[in-house]
Amino acid sequence: MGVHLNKINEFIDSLDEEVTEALTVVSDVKTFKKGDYLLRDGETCKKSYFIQEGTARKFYINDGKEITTEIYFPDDLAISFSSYVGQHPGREFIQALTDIKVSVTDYIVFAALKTKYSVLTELDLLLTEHYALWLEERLFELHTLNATQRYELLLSRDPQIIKNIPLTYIASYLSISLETLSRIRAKR
Amino acid sequence: MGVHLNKINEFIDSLDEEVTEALTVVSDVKTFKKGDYLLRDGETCKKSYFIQEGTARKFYINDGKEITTEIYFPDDLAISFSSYVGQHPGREFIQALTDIKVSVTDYIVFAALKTKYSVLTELDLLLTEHYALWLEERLFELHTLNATQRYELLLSRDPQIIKNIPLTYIASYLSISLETLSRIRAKR
DNA sequence: GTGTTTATTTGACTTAGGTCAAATGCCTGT
DNA sequence: ACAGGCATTTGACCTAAGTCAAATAAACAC
Repeated sequence: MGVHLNKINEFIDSLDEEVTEALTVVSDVKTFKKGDYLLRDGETCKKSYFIQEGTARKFYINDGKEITTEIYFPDDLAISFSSYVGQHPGREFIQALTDIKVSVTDYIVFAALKTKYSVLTELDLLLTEHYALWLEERLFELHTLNATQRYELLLSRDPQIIKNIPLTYIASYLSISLETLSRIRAKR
Repeated sequence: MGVHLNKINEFIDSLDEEVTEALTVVSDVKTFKKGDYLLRDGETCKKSYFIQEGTARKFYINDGKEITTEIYFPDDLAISFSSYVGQHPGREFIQALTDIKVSVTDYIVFAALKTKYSVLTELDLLLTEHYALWLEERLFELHTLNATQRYELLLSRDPQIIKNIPLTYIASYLSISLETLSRIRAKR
């Protein structure tokens, strides 16, 4: 993961002035209040949100229960992937967990920019690869680690997560019930 | 899924003669015998394998047990994704389940071709998007469906899978123990 | 600050699916 | 056709984690 993120950063640093400038021009900085929805169930994800400040989450509802699938921190890119790449309505919500500041880029505008600067297709590829690697890793961890190990791993990667994020979201993100996670925590 | 696959096929059909020709030139048709390994644990995945005939699987070993993560049919592209994109040693095996015929393309050669024909970067992006969508779907199904539902879903998508693929691999692919899958089958 | 809502913990009980072991069925090579 | 080795089934038992319900604790609004 880390390796690939470095790749992405190096790649962005290597973009020439003109492309960087063009990207800045088409992106708007916006703010959302805690609890606000950036995207709802049934909508098409027409924008990407690059988180500058604050935290957010992505979730879907199954059987009346919210399943949190991703937790965003600064420098993360928040989109509902399937809705975004297919430009069709999706089942995911994106919600601010604190007041947040994001840089917003329109799908269509970015697509146009890719045809003008093909280096942006390479960037898109790197970002998509990064997401696929993240998904693979998540699948691997869910297969091979038990509830306690998944929680410990999350803590070791992101020690500050427990301070800021409500336990329900963390539990759901780890595919653990709230009660089980609470018991795991009681034992440390 | 289907939607995106159509996109990929349309895209490939729209490639111009020169690019298609160049792709053909750099790819070798090879055959493997049932049981042969196309890739092993600890090796770097330096080639992509486009399955033309037969079936194969990808797996890793955890705790001494084989976990099958993908089953390949004709027209599928077999790679160990993380090893391939990072060009570093990986933990996955790819193994022929029958005698197979594949079209083999070298990572480096394809990378070079992408710099020459940037339309191939777009193709790479589409393929990577497709893989990420597939991973998302898999994660979703593992979260929301129980063992029986996962098996029924697999059957409905791929009715011929039970005829050809040993049950152990199917069970592992569905994250079900062999015994539980056998009991599920006994009940229909 | 006080009451009200929301988050977290704790307890008692249930369950889907796993594990271990043995039996049976079914290929494959000679 | 038959022996030996895989593949699948069946049985008995176990366990990690889920569910439901009630008790605290923490956060928030007024």
